Amino acid sequence: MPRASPERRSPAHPQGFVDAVLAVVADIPSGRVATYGDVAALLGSRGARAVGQVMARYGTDVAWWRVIRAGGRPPTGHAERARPHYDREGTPLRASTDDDGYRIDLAAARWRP
DNA sequence: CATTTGACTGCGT
DNA sequence: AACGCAGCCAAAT
Repeated sequence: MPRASPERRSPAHPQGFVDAVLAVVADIPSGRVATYGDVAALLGSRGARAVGQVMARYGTDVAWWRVIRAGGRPPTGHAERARPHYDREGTPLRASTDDDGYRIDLAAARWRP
């Protein structure tokens, strides 16, 4: 066989990375969240940033607020827009003195497929 | 085809 | 705790 080991990447979807990301996001239940890294991992990738890139460009039609940062903080530059969604979905939040004003309780809200 | 970009992450200082 | 830095990945230019 050609290559003897580099199974670092497992592109489940050769060119459908975008669709794959959107599909995963669509699977996150209301009131729950997943980190960018989580979404990437579900696709067999470690590209948390790549996921963020997809969300920025194609995430407008999905529940983008359910994809957050590893620290339990909402998407950069979207804390204010995301908040009402969490409130409406009953997502576990925690008070914070950060600029975002709040922080998601990742331990309680993290979605696990 | 090479470089840049970014809604990221973890570790060190 | 705040800040910087290097590593990573796919899409866009």
